[in-house]
Amino acid sequence: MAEGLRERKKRETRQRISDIATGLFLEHGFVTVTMADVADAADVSVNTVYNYFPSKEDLFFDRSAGIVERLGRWVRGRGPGESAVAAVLRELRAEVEAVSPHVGLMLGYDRFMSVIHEAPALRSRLWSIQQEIQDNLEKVLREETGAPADDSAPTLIAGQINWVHQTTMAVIGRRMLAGHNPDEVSREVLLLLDDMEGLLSDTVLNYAVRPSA
Amino acid sequence: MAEGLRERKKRETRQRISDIATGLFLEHGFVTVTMADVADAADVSVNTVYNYFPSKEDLFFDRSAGIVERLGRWVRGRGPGESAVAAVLRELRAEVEAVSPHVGLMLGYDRFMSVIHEAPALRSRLWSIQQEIQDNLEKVLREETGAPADDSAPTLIAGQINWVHQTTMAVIGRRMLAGHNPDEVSREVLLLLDDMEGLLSDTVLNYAVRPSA
DNA sequence: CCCCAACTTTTCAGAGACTCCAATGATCAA
DNA sequence: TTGATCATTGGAGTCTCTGAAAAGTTGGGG
Repeated sequence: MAEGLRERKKRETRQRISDIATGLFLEHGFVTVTMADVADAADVSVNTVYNYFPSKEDLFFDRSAGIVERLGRWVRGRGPGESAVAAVLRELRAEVEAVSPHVGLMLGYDRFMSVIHEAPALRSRLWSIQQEIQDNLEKVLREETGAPADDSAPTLIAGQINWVHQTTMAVIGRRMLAGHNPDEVSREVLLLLDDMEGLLSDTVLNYAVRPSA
Repeated sequence: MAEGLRERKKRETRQRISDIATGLFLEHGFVTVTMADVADAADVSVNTVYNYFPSKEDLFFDRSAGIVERLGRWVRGRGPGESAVAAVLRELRAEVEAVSPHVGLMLGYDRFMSVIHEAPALRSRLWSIQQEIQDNLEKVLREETGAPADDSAPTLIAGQINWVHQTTMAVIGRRMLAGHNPDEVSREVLLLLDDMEGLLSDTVLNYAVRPSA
């Protein structure tokens, strides 16, 4: 391996730019902070910023990398006798109950949400990420079940699971934005998860059950 | 009433700009056509285009105005003894069976989809519209059921109905983009609608049933 | 130790979306 | 006809993002 000096410096500059940028965004909002501001604050040229981040939105969402594979990962990790939806509900409940920052249950998340809320470009990007999550999930479902390409079930089930995940995250975002504290929101969302499970049909609840052998 | 000359001319210029723009977009794609191109072709200044359309994306999606209220309208128009989801499914089946342009079942829709497909800005705007549809639907559900503000049921049901609508439109878009003809896609999608109805729980299927007089 | 090749960063130039403002000219109401 | 309203226009300017070329840095081979 032996990571060279060059590699390390690259990683460091990238990280520095990202950190400084999110700092500026959280303090002043997304639109008011220009790429030139970020570059100046990071003591780097504008094009260097663009060298690491394809767009201003990417700069903002750099922290949330790895979210795209989350649902797929949870489904792949389902236990014996457990269905795809059951696994997602279980993981989601665990995160919510633990008041985990991974689902936005943390102090200061309201500021994060507020910046997104008032910047259309960021909301768009957020939906684009959610779309990626669902596409990734559908792919995983096809792999796990070995469904033929013309079978629409994986598409539909992925949509249902995505509904659970998306509304959970949306409600958390809204409640945090409204100024409630993480513990309170955690309790509310646990009830919400029960409601959502109650609205799922048995077919959905039993899709892609892992054999218990 | 008596619409004055000024009003008429305004409407005409707006329409002319929109028509010419969509023509250019369909022929050359979204990114390659600049606002200056549109303005030139419409024999108007760039600022006049911005006077009517706040952004380039609005110019493209001008035709699809009225889509936002569609689901809400369908739910409001449900018959006696019919639930919200049932009404949406009925209307959707009618449109699909009639091979209606309202749901994209028409010659040339593949070109439209293709332009959207290769322009991230347009895909973002499409998601933003879908979000508006769901928000509008949730509002209608609250009005129709008189549910208190802290009741999460309208949110959840709106999400389920939106799932039906959105996957329907997405599948139509994908199939048309893949080059299939409208009649063929119509038949496929009718089967898909049956599948989706089968995945809905009874609670969802019976939400907001209109009393039979 | 030095030099070369590869890579990174910077500088420079520019396209294009979008905004703000002041000026112009057509339409309207009286 | 006159004065007010409003669509339209041109121009200057900001900001995101792209591309090419110049300048600087780093690692390896002689």
